[in-house]
Amino acid sequence: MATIRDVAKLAGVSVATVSRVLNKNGYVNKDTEQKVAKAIEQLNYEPNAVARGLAGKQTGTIALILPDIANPFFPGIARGVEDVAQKHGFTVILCNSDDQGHKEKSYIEMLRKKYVDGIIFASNTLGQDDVEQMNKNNIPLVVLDRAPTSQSCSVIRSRNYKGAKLAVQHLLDIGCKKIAHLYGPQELITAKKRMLGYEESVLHFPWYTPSLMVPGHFKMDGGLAAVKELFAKHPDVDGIFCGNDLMAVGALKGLHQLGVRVPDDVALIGFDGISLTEITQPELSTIAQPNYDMGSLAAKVLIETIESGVKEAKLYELDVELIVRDSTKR
Amino acid sequence: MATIRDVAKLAGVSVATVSRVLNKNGYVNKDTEQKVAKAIEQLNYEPNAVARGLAGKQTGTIALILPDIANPFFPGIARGVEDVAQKHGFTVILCNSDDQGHKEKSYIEMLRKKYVDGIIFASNTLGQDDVEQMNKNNIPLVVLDRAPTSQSCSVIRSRNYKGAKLAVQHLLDIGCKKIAHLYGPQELITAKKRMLGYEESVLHFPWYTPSLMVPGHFKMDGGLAAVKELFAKHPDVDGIFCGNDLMAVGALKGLHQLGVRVPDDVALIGFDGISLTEITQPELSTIAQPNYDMGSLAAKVLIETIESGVKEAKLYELDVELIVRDSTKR
DNA sequence: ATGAAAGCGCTAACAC
DNA sequence: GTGTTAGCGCTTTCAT
Repeated sequence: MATIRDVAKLAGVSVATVSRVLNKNGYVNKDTEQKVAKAIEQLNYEPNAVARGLAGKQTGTIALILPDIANPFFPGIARGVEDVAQKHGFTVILCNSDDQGHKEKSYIEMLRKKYVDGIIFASNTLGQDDVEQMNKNNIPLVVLDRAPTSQSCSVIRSRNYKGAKLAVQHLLDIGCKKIAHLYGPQELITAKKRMLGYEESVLHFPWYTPSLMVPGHFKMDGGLAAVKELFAKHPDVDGIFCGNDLMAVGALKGLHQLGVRVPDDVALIGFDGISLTEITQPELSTIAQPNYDMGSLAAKVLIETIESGVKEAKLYELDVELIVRDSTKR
Repeated sequence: MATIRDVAKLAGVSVATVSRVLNKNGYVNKDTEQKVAKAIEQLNYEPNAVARGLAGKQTGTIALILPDIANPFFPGIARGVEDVAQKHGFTVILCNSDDQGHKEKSYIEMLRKKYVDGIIFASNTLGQDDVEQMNKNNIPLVVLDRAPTSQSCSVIRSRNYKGAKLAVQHLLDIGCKKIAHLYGPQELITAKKRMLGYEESVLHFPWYTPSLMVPGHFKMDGGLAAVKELFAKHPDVDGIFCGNDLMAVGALKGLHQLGVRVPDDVALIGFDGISLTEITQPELSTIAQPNYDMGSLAAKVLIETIESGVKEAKLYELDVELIVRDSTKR
């Protein structure tokens, strides 16, 4: 492979000049620029990204840390991130943290050593100390689905509270008389907000009681188990708002096993808008999050931060959308 | 951040010695090793990966190029790749090619500039010329689901032909009297082999006719459309082997719309073993590929090649498994 | 067993 | 406008 020196020699100029035309900075005569361009062309020269990285401390690489790419919630985000990264000439490193703090820390360590230009966190175990650490190391980060902190980092999330209210209102609208909620891990802000939205929507109804809220851990199995637990206590429930789609799918399975018909006996709605919801029978109503958009926005914000060098700590809230399908059609 | 020079100074040795203990190569006295270790500890020194990459031409990075991480077939593979990469201290760059040759080429270009140590291709548009190009550039690669070529690169795939025969045999075993096949794009070797397996299993039956094979493009919509086309011609079909699960899900939808009961009227089996198949009602029988394992094996083979420097071009065929669920239970 | 020094390929002061 | 040169932080001969 040709180096910048080869180009300089062939063009009869110095490496500095070549570097200038490469990076389009500094003054350079039109004519010499032409000569350099020709030399580059002739030698089929490609700048070496690693050398660039070492010299300039910028590698054109960002990392995406998420719990598990195999969880259907994340591929859409990943795709969004990668698309805009790619468009801006950045490359994306994928990291699966399994929501384990130590894995996350070791990734961060490794990424720092590799001079990644920035990190997107879609993981839930990122500690306050980690954020500080990154800030100290001056590496920009954007986090997904977390509360804004005092630290300087931008947050992207969707309107979970509003979405929950939308979901419950929809169930009320179609005539539900007793609505339950399957909720996720309360250390996740998303799960919390959704539960809050539910609670505040139903608190004033005479039928409301806290035992209408059952934990389902954001998982399919959890949803299945939860629905059984729920019906043992409240066989008269006629509407369920699930904190995420995975639990809704599990709930659907559970209801099926119990011989409860959806939507006739019980109307069911989830949250997230993953593609699984279009596959069940009946198809599931859901509150769709702009999954892909969250990823692409995160990348956009991060890359802007990287390229401008200005660290701002904004909060971006994306809108959610009620998608009505057969599971709530009466 | 401390550099190797700082460590050398503090330990009272030369940078060469520090480098030796870092890389555990060359001779170094036990005592000096201790001193160096202590200095490293004290300074909290971490070697700079970029500088290492520039000096040594090895970056500890591999790339995974696949059509689309949002396609449910790939996250499992990606997870498998990342897990073993991580275990070996490698980092994974994710690339979505959308099966477009030009995107793939531009990724390769970029990856080469970044000194990635190797590439895993799960993409279908990789040309023979690209492989040669990589070989010339001496960058190891492992490909998934492709025919072995004359070029030196290893291939990982699962037994598609055998899986197809397994599927058809299963349909025969449960008493199907007329079996159809929805097939995928014939430029994909996986689609081809599966069709071949079907054909050779049913060719000798009097009921067999080529119009029992209908294209479904490996997509959900395609499966849905295909099943309608199929039933227009062959309303007496009582078993369908779908070339992949996505089409099977679509087919299930289509059959539902046609008022055909599964499995009572028509038994349905897919191929791939993606998680969607556990979500439908009824759950879908399928031929499961060891998705995760294909990814982890690919990474293992690639990293071995990288670390040993020995390029072998082996073919690894992984076994598939018949998973019987309600869609073929009679 | 250890050190000096020449790169790896590029960027960016600084000088002209 | 262009060239010289000193890094970036590490690896790796080649001496000793």
